[in-house]
Amino acid sequence: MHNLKEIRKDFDSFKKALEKRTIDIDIDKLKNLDLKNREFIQKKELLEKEKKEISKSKDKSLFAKSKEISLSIEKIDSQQKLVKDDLDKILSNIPNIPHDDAPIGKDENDNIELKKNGKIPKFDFKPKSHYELGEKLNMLDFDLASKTTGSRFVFVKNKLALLERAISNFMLDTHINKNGYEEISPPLLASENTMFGTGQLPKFENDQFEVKLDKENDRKFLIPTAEVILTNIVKDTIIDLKSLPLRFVASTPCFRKEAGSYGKDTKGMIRQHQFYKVELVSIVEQNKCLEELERMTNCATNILDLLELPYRKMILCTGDMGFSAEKTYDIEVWLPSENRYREISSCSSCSTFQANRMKTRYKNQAKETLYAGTLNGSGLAVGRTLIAILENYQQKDGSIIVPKILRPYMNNLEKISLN
RNA sequence: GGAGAGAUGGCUGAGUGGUUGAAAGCACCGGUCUUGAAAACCGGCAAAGGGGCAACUCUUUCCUGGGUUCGAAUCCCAGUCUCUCCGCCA
Repeated sequence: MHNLKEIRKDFDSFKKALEKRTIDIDIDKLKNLDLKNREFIQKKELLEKEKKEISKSKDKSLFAKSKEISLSIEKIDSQQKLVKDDLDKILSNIPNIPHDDAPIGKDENDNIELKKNGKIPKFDFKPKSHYELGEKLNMLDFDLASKTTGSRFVFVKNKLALLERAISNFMLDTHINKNGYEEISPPLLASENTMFGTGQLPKFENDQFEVKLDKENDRKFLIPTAEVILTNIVKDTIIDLKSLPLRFVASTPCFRKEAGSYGKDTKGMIRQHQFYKVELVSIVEQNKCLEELERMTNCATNILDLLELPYRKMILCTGDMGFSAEKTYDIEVWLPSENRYREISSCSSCSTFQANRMKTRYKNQAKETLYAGTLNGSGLAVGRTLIAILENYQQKDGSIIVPKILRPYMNNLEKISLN
């Protein structure tokens, strides 16, 4: 959410900045509402002051007048509230302003590759897809999932279940012990207000799974990413400067409706309604966002280096960034069966955008109250890491070599095969 | 599910109708003292919003929403959340 006070300084450049995202807002409407809102506030404050003075004077002859004033205040107040609601509604649907570092562009085709790492494996046979491999091993079962649950779910079984767990634990351990993140095991349900804080609501309600509770107006949602719940740890707080930066990591299931992606990635476990992800979240002083973004992205790519998986680092263009982000790096891992790179991590700085929504602040050395910077990144998506390992480490006979770094997490298992 | 207690500033906590935005303590910041630190002492320290180039100033806020009153942290009603006890259950 944007701070209206900041927008007010220069409405036109605000509008222009949003055009980078190919978003066109009715700036005159915004300007107008803001003006009206402030007019009402001024009127109201004038009357309130008058009323306050009467009550202080304790002059009985003025009591009737005070009563009258109360009525006019009420009237103005309800008008002002309508305008304010309108204003909030518009503001809460406007995405973050892209940072100048983000290349201008329309969609994913305009993203820019920054670097490539790792060796793309060469096969003397036609590499199989992860679902062919997994099904042949009897360790990925999509049919069973559609029987018990529906499409876009999967049963991971046996040694692949162990592998999934190993991936998750390895990533957690690395981020906790080497990268200084605090481990969190959070709730998987989030309140409406929490979902608003990180920007999932109100605009993206269709992507969220809402859980029915008995009470009508108490809405809960399955988290689409741990970002939601980890970032909101600092909702409604003024953080002690000394405790910054805060760094949290969690491995959680994530739930997404994937409403807009019918027919996309229908095969396999690339795009599921439920998947595990290790998520990194940082809360920092607002001027340290970009610095932290580099650090966080390195934490993510470091995992791929350790797993010896080939990847490339992309910077997202203005048109492809998420709602709350000012700057985003995507890490894409090589998938032999598709002969291309696929997203496995996305690291974003949200500047003070989420903090404004969550009311997360800190006091700097000069005692000014400032909104914090928030960042989030996958470190990494566990399901897709599993896919990448299956495909990149596959052997001709359909067995899978276990990456060295994971073996300690799997009773030193070196190879996953049928027997 | 049954019974009770509570919600006040960054934290602890006083305050039951009229300069109370709110005592006190802690924390924090600045200073004195000290070789340095601690202690002690002195001073400062809520947020949001409005007006103003600024100095500054005004309004709101004691869980939320209504109500009573000239006036509400304080009284009434509804709701939310938290805690304790009992029951049930992982």
